[in-house]
Amino acid sequence: MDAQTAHLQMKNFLVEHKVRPTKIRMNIAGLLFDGVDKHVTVENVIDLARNANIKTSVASVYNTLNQFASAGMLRRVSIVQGKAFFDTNLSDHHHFFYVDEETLEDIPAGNITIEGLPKLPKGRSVKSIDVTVRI
Amino acid sequence: MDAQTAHLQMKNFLVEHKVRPTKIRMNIAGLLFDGVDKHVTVENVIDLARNANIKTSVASVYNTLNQFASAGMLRRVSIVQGKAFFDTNLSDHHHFFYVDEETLEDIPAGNITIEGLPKLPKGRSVKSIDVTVRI
DNA sequence: TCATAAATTAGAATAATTCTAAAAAGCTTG
DNA sequence: CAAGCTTTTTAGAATTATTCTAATTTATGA
Repeated sequence: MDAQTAHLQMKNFLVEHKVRPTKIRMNIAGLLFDGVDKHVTVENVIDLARNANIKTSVASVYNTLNQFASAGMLRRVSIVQGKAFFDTNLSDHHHFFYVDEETLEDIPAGNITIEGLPKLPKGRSVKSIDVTVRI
Repeated sequence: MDAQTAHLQMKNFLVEHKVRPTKIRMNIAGLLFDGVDKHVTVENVIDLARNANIKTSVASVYNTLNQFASAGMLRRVSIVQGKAFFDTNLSDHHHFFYVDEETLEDIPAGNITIEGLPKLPKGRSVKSIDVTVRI
């Protein structure tokens, strides 16, 4: 696949999620969605952008990551107190959390079964189930 | 049980956890460990203290909650981005998280079984498993 | 009780994040 | 493709949760 095709695919990915494919969004998406699952912080993305010579601002990185998360292109993971992780793996899965390093590793959901959940309160439905294994 | 006995029991509870039973620690412990499981934020505790006419400071509430958590008297729950919950329920359990209200409800671990966890990386052991059901 | 160590506190400092309002970029229509 | 309108981007200020600092108060042990 050539660069132009890749660019078009990325554009489609954003449009499919109802996010306008502006320049910085495309650039940040390019850093995140490269086929390798990632868990990034805002700081990570700022560093990635700097290394890739992408000129942007802290506010834009926050805006963009929040928009991607609302659009369902990223999953926000709140495990570390006061610092957000964004997970590029959209498939159903869980996490090992390495407490000393404060890093995450995916556990495919396929492997895991959870049984014995109690009945939900009336009028509620499960939005998601997060399993975090601290190691 | 009379007030004096309750006070002595609370003192023992702190001492058993190697926390010196000073005045504000005893006071804050009194607010938290009343036999009813709770999920509190720092703000909650400050309000509780104010209502109970307990004179203390924001810093002391942070200090005390952090100490209780390190001592294993409270469990810190990081689900909401940027705001810590402290859980007085020390027994093994999980949580419903009401996303709209940003509140927690316990799910006794007894009911739940998790199967299919992959092998841990070498040299690691499970410190805890947190299941959060967002509803 | 005195001396020493630990705890408490007010307020400053920090860190992550959001807000603001102005400039830039993108879109739409003639 | 230019004008006008909307959305995005941005720098810096503001906010929020939390930690730090250093002075005061409280607790402990001889």
